[in-house]
Amino acid sequence: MLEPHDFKKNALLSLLPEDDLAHLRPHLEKVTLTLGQSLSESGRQMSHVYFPVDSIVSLLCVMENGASTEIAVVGYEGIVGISLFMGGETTPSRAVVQSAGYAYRLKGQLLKNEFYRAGSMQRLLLRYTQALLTQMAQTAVCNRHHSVDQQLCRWLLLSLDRLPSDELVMTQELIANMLGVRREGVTESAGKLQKAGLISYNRGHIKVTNRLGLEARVCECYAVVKREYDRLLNHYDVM
Amino acid sequence: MLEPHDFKKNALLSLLPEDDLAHLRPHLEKVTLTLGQSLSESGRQMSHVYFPVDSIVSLLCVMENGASTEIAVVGYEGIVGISLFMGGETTPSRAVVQSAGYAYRLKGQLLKNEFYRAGSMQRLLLRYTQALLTQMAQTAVCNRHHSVDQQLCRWLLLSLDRLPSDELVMTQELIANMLGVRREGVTESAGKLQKAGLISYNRGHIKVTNRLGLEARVCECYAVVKREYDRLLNHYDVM
DNA sequence: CCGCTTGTGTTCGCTATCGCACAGTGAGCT
DNA sequence: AGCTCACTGTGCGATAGCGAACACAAGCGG
Repeated sequence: MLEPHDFKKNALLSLLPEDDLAHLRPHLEKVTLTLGQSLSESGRQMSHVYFPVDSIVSLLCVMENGASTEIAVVGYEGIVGISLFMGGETTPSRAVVQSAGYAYRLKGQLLKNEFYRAGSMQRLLLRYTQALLTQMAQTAVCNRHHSVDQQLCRWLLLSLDRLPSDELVMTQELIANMLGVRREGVTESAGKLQKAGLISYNRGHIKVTNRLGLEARVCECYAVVKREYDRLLNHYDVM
Repeated sequence: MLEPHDFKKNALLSLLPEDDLAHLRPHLEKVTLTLGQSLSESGRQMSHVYFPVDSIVSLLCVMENGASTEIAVVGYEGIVGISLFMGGETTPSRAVVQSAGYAYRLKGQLLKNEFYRAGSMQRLLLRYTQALLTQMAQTAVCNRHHSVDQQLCRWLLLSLDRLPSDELVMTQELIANMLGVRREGVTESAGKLQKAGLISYNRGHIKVTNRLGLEARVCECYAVVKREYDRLLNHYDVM
């Protein structure tokens, strides 16, 4: 079991001043998220919002023919369920657990109450939303202009940044679904990375052995997103 | 010259209750936006926000090598400059006028003041932002999975929805920049549409002659976005 | 230990799109 | 009227990614 105040491992909760946190603390509920679990279905209202701790959640756009693409990824730095406070209540996208782990959840109504107090929580969540927006925008560009190789690097780095270890539990098939490409394309790209000694993988387990090497290969999209998250959240000035 | 209260042709301003509007009305300034004009540069703070009336603004992600992709489009239904109230102040993307026309602008600080009163304006802008988010997400998917043909249809319909007439002043070269594809690709796709009798174009002027035909060819992305805008804004229930 | 399921590697032909080069052609300017 | 330049059409070869098919291999349950 993890120590108390574990929820501060979520960046948003940790950035919140004590006073504001006090309203929420009694209602934060620790839950386990399992690989593949869906936190939000297209068009369905969420009962809770989730603050991941060591889990990762993918936001996916699923099309009529079943093809999907990840439009953003949420980890310890964020929250799943922004449509609740944004006012739309639902979104057309799905939220699926991409890496199992813990998260804290909170009843949607409680989050809304806190949000509409128009205090620190509101400002924080809006800045986070803007960061998420940047991630989506950059994903759109990356989908258009960059090779599967580069996108795989971006995806690995984005995941790595949200994980406590350097190992991902993830099959090539699933990565392909996220990136919206063929599984064979991922096999090929991952093969290149392995040959180059940057990663080693093995039936659903990918270990990054040379992070700098990945950073050297990745397209600019990764850095743009990372810089924006840093700017908007790490340098967050409470009030 | 357009009639007074012209600014109500912007959906956001028109949805605002009179009381709230009263704060802003004296400060709304009508401006002309010219084709290609930039309203916002990457990383630069905007002095004003813009509420388009009959103009269209594209939000573009520009990469280091100069290649670009449109990530969303804003017309009479929206506002340019969401980063001001979202708290980030800047974005990594550019906002470029895609179709000349009028807009009302408002000093950034005034908008922020109104936003942080946490009244109707805030709720409205947040719902709009969520709609914008959906547009970006769907653009990302569309970039990944759909053909240039389909994307051109989507782009034409999105533009058409924001224009008072059925004619766009737009070269194939510019459309290519928006979609992030080659100019030749647009020439070819546009040729098909013309042959099919859906559009007729002529040196920078595109006229849509059969809108239903476009809707029959477009991918689902258009409908998803449109439905979400309708849901979030047209059915907007003030408070 | 066997056999099944799941994950990975590889091949082949196909298509959309790219990058480039160059040829028309219309609109507006002088 | 004639020029010029921006816009459009077209035709290459090159290539990345697709779709389908199949072989292999590793872990798992019985």
